[in-house]
This record gives sequence, structure tokens and C-alpha cells, in this order.
Amino acid sequence: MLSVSSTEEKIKEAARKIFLQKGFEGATTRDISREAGLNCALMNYYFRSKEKLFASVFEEMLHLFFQGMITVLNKPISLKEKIIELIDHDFQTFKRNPSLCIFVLNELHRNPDQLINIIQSAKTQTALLFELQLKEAIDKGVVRPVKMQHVLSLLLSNTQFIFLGKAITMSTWQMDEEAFDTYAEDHKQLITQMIINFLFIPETAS
Amino acid sequence: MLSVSSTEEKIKEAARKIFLQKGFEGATTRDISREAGLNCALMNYYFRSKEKLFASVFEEMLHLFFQGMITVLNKPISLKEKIIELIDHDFQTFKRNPSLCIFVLNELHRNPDQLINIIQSAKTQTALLFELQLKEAIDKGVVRPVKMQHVLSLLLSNTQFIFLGKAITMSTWQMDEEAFDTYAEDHKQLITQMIINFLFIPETAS
DNA sequence: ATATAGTTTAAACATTTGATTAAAACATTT
DNA sequence: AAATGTTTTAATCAAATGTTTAAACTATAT
Repeated sequence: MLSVSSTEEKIKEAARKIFLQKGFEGATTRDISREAGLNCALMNYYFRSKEKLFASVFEEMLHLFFQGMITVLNKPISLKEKIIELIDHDFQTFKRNPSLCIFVLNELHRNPDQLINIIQSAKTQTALLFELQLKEAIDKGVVRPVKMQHVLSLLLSNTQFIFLGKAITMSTWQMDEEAFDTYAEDHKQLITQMIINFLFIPETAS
Repeated sequence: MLSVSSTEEKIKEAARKIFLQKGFEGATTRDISREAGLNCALMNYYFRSKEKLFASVFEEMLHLFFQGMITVLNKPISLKEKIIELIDHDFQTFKRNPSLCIFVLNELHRNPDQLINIIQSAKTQTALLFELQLKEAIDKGVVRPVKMQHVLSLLLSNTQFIFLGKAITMSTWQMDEEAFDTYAEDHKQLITQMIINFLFIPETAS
């Protein structure tokens, strides 16, 4: 029992990097073992196959992808605070992991059947709280009548897309990493304001 | 010269389908020739290699991806009309080609260097007109002061993302194709209103 | 130190992959 | 009909891929 978990973690780390970079089909087992600096047979010693190793990485990424959102949706805070925090959290997550978004969406697109049940179980249940809060606010006339699906789409679209199109954006507008960060931060403020403005009905001066 | 363009077009058509479905790495030449119902050597007879065939398909898709936007940006119509039409056009395009978006963004992510120059030349020049129009409106106080990049990001994010996440959306909310269409149409109305509301400053009653 | 269990290695395996070949089938011109 | 150039086919190639094997190495317990 020399370096069990160390080696296993090295493989996992290399797999994360290579899979996120090249996708499942684009990454080869030799790519991964080279990145890890290990013999390629070890990959199958610790994980039984390329598919199993990938599944392990993918589940991790799916967790990262959704967990933040779920946590925030469950927080005991006001709807407005929740929306602001949701946007903020997603920006942080995707700034830290720029490839995460395209990776998850892409693998999901190529492999919908096997993966969809993982998401479904995690997601639907936790949206109920948020939905209640939203309906309440709509009933009170504080929020414009919209379905929750649309609200979540608004949030996800606007936070995720700038990171999805990072490569295009940077090249089109000739940005370096720093310029992109500034741009992303500006955009965050902008969409927060836009979404809040849109959803919340301004109090009528009585 | 029996069926030259017919065979070539069959290959192209099959390549479009398979590449959009599985990406460059995921698609095999035999997949494509099987889909086309042709001998696999023909692929290299008409297109010299898998890469060349892919490049041909990819350029087509890139064109589809950007051309509509560019055309609308150049139209001699008002800013507000332009934004409405831009959203409408993109919704049509991506509804017709649901995989287009994820395909382009994904290949762009895996292969940034070679492809970025194609985009740049096509995009930057044509955005100038729109930028002028936007600045003029901002000077007149009709439009909130925002950089064009943010405006375009808003438009692209909100139109493209629901098609990017189509698989997730459909499974999460248990939608069939028809339900998704309704949802997409509703969402289009919603984001059009939201973006217009946000950008255009309401006239102050004098 | 020796045996035992766990870990790592180099080499090889069977398939699959993109690509090529040389011959056959086809159409067109003479 | 013969000749010619074009298109299609089956068979094959070398390289790459995921995986397996059997031996070597390491650490720990007896």
C-alpha cells in the first residue's frame, strides 16, 4: 500500500485535464497516462476502463455544474438576493473552470440517454422551493408572472454563455485574459441589473 | 460524368449529419460512408481526407452560424427593429439546426487557433455599422450607455443557450418536441421584451 | 530473510482507424 | 464497337487505440 491514493489521484487529475480539453473521443488513454507521468496500464488497474474513468470525471463535473445552483436555490434568503447570489456564484464557478460548461453540454449532447437520469434526480426536487418562492412573489404582485423554467433559463443563459464563447469573444474583440476578466465582470453587473429590472415590478407610487 | 455532384453531395450530406451528431473525433469515415450508402474510398476520392471533408462542413456551419447575424446587422432599419429581427432570425436558425450551436462552439473550443482567423475577418468589419447606430442612440439618450460587445453577448446568450441546453431542458422539465417548441417561442417573446426594456430608456413625459 | 499481497512496468493483443491501391464498372467520344 | 477518361468497388495497409498479460518491483507481516 505504497502510493495507492496518490497514484489514483494523479490519474484522476490528468484525466480531468485531458478530458476537459479534448472530450471523451478526443482524449486517448495514452494522452492521460503521459499527462500523469505513469504507465498506461495503471489506468485500467485503478479504473477498469476508459469509460469508467470518464464517468468518474464526468460525475464530478456535473456536480460542480449543478451543485452551486442547488445550494443557492435552497438558501433561506429573499428571491432577489437569491437571484443575485445565483448569478454571482455561477460567474465564480465558470471563471474558475472555463471549460466546464462546454464540456458538460457537449458530452450531454453526444450521450443524452445515459446521463440524463443523473441530472433529473438531482435537479427537479430542489427547484420546488424556488418555485414556491417565485409563485408567492408573483401572487403578491412583486414579480412579473413568469414560469420558473424561463427564469432559470435567463440566469443560466446569461452566466454560462460568455464562458462558452470565451474563445470567440477573446479573438473577435482582441482581448487578453485580463481584458476578458474585466469584460466578464462588467457583463455580470449588466445582466444582474437587467434580470432584476425585468422580473421585479417597480412599486407604484401610491 | 454520371453522378458526380450527386455522389459528392451525398457524402457532404452524410458528413454534415454525422459530424454534427458526433463531432470530428467521434465520427469515423466509415460512419459517414455507411450513412451515405457508399463505398468508403469515395470519401477520399472526392475530398482528399477526413480533415478536408470536415473543414468543408465546418465552414458551411460557421457561415450559417454568423451569416444571418451579419445580414441583419447591415440592414437599413432602426436599432430596435434590428434587435428584434436579430433575435427572431437566430431563433429560426437554431430551431432548424438544433445541433449547430453546440457543434460550432465545441469544435471552436477544441481547435481555436486554426479557426479563429476565419471568424475574425468576417465579423469585426460588419459590426461597425451596428456600433455606429448604437453610439448614436446612446448620444441621443434613447439607449442606455452600453458597449456593443455586451449588447451582442446579450442577444447571442439568450437566443443560443436554450438550444445549447435543449437536451437538459427537455429531460429536466419532461418536455417533448412540441412542448419544447412552445417553451422556446415563449422564451423568445420574453427575452425580446427584456432586452428592449433594458436597453431603451423610456421617454420621460415632458 | 522469506513469503505474501499490493503496485508498477514493458510488451503485446485484437480492433479500429484513416488512407491507399489496383482492378472493375460506367459513361462518353471517336 | 473501340478507346478513353471518369467513377466505384473490394481488398489491403500502416498506424493508433483500448485493453490485457505476465513478469518485475515494493512494502509489509511473519
